[in-house]
Amino acid sequence: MARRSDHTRAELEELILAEGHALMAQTGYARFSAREVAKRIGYSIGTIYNVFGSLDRLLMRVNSRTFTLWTDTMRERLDAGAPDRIRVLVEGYFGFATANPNLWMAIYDHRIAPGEALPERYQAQRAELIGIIEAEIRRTLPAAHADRATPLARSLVATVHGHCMFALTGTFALLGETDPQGAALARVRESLAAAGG
Amino acid sequence: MARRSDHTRAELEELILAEGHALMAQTGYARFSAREVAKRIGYSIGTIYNVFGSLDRLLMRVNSRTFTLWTDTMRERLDAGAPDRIRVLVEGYFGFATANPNLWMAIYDHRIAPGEALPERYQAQRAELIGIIEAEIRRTLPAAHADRATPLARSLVATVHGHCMFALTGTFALLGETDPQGAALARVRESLAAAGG
DNA sequence: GCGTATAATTACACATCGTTCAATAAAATA
DNA sequence: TATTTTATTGAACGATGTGTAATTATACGC
Repeated sequence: MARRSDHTRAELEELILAEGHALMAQTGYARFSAREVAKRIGYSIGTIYNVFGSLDRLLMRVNSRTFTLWTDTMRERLDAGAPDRIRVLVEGYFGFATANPNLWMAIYDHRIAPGEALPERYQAQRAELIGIIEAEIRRTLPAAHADRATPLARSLVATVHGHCMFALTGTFALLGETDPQGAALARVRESLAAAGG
Repeated sequence: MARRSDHTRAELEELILAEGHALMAQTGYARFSAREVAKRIGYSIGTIYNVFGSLDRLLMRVNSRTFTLWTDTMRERLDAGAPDRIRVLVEGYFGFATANPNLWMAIYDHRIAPGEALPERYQAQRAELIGIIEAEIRRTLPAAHADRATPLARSLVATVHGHCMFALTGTFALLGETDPQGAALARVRESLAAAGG
């Protein structure tokens, strides 16, 4: 088995996380297992628990990594400089989810116990992605309606999210919808227009 | 243990289904277990498998029951005769999900293997709910845009679904949104207005 | 370099899960 | 009543998350 000298604690943490992320991408939330991660990196199951404490916390970290990746992707796409930035946002949302269905779905498959709040760090991640979107939406609104940007951003993310979820789970295919992304973009445009954008 | 004379096959099936539905409502998808259902009705785990074949099929049936309940609720609300029928639809969607969070979420937590299609019977259920919504949307559109009703219905269901999901999973609470239902209704209204409704 | 204290790692145990299936009990039939 | 058919059981299997005692490797003091 692996020796202490092989990795520092931080390196081991990163190793587990990277392999966990890969496993999640490959098998999805339902088939993810800490034991499988351990097997793949050549450590025993106990080590995973020594480093992460529980499956729950490992899942949080795996999903956190996905979220970072997602946010980075969104930023890169925006920075590419396409003129239609709203389209870039919607395509960024859909594009990441479609390219990484298991990773993206895992974010929403893993539920926190209703009582407890999401740890600060993860709340901040969520807020950051919303912040990027909100900034773009604010740009499209007239100054008189700037105060609408925050609630509208949340609501439009939910709109796109719903379309994205239906696309990935096959609900749209079942109903004969062939262009979920186009539908989402159309809805977003309509709401922005209604807000004076 | 229970004897054959206690129930006909159909009654036993109904007994399992009813108890399974109750368990799902109580504990949610993640904690649902066929063994627990067996324990609660006083049969052994083997009997569950004799009747339903697999956990997967039992889950389908439980979710199917939820879907029927949901559709009935929507129809009843519409039949109550409130003038603003679009509002009734959105409130029906939210109302059922909020009143039965575990049951409603289980519908979307239980995924079919990507290859296989949902059995005919369940496809029809889905189509029926969409049909009810589509009919109402068609009524709000001018005759010239009647052809938009079908894709618009699918898209607006996704819109409301996204808001509902964010509400139940706590995403909206995290972002400070206090009226997800109101936001969903506003988005629906904007899109209907854009279509000439 | 040796021995000890500290940290990392493992191996095992436990309870749970879905699933299968030979054995058993009950009912139906002849 | 004897026999066949059907219903039901519960033990077995492999896998899961999760603790913890035991073991091993490293670090440190001398």
